[in-house]
Amino acid sequence: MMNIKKVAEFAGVSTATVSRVINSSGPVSEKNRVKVMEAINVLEYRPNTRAREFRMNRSNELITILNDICNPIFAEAIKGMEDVAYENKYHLLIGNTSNNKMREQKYLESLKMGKADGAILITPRIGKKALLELHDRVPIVLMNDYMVDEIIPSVGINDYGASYDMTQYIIKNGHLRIGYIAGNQKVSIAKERKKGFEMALKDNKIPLIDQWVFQAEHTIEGGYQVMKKMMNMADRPTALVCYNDEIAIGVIKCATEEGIKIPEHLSVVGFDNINTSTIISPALTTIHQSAYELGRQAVEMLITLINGEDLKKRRITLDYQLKIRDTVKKLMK
Amino acid sequence: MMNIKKVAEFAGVSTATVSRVINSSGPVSEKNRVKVMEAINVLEYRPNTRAREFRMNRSNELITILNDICNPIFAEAIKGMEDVAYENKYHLLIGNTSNNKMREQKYLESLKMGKADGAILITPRIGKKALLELHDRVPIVLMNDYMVDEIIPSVGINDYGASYDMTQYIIKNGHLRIGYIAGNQKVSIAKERKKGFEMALKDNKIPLIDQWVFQAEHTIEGGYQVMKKMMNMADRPTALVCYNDEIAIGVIKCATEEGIKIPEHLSVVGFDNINTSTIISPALTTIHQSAYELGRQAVEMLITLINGEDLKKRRITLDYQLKIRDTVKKLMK
DNA sequence: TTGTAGGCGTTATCAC
DNA sequence: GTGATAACGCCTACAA
Repeated sequence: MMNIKKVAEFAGVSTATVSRVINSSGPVSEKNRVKVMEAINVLEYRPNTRAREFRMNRSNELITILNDICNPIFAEAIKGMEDVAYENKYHLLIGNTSNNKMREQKYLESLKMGKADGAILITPRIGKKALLELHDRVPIVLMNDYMVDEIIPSVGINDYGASYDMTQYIIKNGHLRIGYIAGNQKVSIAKERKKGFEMALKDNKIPLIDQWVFQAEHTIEGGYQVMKKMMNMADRPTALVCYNDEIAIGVIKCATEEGIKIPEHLSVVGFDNINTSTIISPALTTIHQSAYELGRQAVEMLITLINGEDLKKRRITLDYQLKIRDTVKKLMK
Repeated sequence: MMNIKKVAEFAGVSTATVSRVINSSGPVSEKNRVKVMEAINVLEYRPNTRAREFRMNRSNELITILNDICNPIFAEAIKGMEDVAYENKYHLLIGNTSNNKMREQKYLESLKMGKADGAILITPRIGKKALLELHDRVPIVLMNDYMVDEIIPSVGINDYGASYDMTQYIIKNGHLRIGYIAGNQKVSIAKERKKGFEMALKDNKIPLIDQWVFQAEHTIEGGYQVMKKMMNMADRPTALVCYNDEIAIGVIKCATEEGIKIPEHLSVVGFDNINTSTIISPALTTIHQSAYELGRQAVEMLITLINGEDLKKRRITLDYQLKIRDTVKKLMK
């Protein structure tokens, strides 16, 4: 195997000089620099990544631990992460948990063992205590989740506000009978979105009807099932706010099959603005957020942390946008 | 910093014994085993991943280099890869190139430097020569691409056959005026699919009309643009075979906007069976392939290679299925 | 500007 | 069953 020693011999210098040439880490005479470069070329020498990582005690790798890489919003976030990682000469590891707690634990464990220099955690299942302990050991940034006291750095949008605004928009369109399909309430953004919905109703003195508040898996199928159930109800809302676009799309799919016209018979809104939202018909009214940008910012924060620099903010909140399309009907008074 | 030496001291044994306990790599008396385990617990010792990787000269990491992680078909493939990697105690690195040649080169370079123990390459831009050279240095498996001589291991489906079958299906429905929207002809599966289309026409003695053969980006926008262009044509085909679902969806989107009814005025078919295909209306007739399974098999092959075992086959071809839905009209003779 | 040499934490060989 | 110890390849004081 080729190594720095052989290169040094070949070039007639010491390993220290070769190392200095490779890393531009110290003074080297032009003459020696050339000799070393030649030796490297002739011998086709490539520094051993693993020896380096070992010696420097850093892997130049980041890991993101998340539930489902196939969720388009996460896939986009990963793209953002990867772009910034690449720009900073980091590599990105994927820790896909498939919603499996055991698997998440394994990834967190290998993170603790120093597999990566830092991590982006998306909706982890671990408790606050364990999270804080992890935070003590290795740089982490939370995405789509945050600790109220902002101890652990995080990125996200104002989910509460966005949901509030969306509900407000529906109310302005004359709706008084509004239902909600919530996400998993263990996920903090799901809680926030639900709170935003509830608060908007409250501020407008519109009653919250318990039977019209559902919970669903964060998938098209999840929304489909809820709508199916709702078909059996004699008294239905005129509008339905959904935790995310997938759920909303499931609702629309089921409604269409059942002959319920959207938005004539039922208004539906989503959250996230995934690609499909513009493709279904009618096009879905939803909240746009840039998962890509969220991913970028998360890694930028993370690298700052790894470098031991100070964070300007421990919480980065990006903007969102109401995307008004065709799934909300304006009701006459 | 905690290390194996301190554990050994604490337990009153040698580092060799500690190592043997940790890795079950040799005989250890029960008494010593217990002492070592205790020491590990008390001292909260975790083996240093990087030292290990260095010593063993393997990273236990695989990398997949691909153009766009956000493409649902690739995201699914990655999920499959990650699952198998996880099952085999490997970690998966993502090398997203964003269609950037330079970036691809960088990833290939770090692969050569031993960053990962092996790689899954999806539609790389590198030539055959460079690919073979890479193949000599490090285990690789190709996905969605293959060398006709099967030197380099690969996974995929029979794209030629699938495209042929789909075209045949359209012909059986009475269509004689059939157009094609091709993908990037540098991508081998795009070539195969086009060939399948052409051969089906030929075998049925149906003329291939040059103006009806287009090329598009592999995106919704790409398909949209082609359809836009086709609107200006006086003489249009009655059916359009598309390289993939995204393109087909773009076509449908544009057609709908332009008042062209699908499939009444124009039949359209896709390829891949992405999620959205069942959501748009009308639901898209397409070819189903399991990208997830492709990803799984690719990594299984790769790990076999890394272990130095023999491959049963150098090319794995998975099945595909014609998904007949609502975008092809049966024409009366 | 250059070279010597120690050490990072682990595994694995070899002798006991 | 066990322990000393030599690698693995690199970087970086430190000395020259």
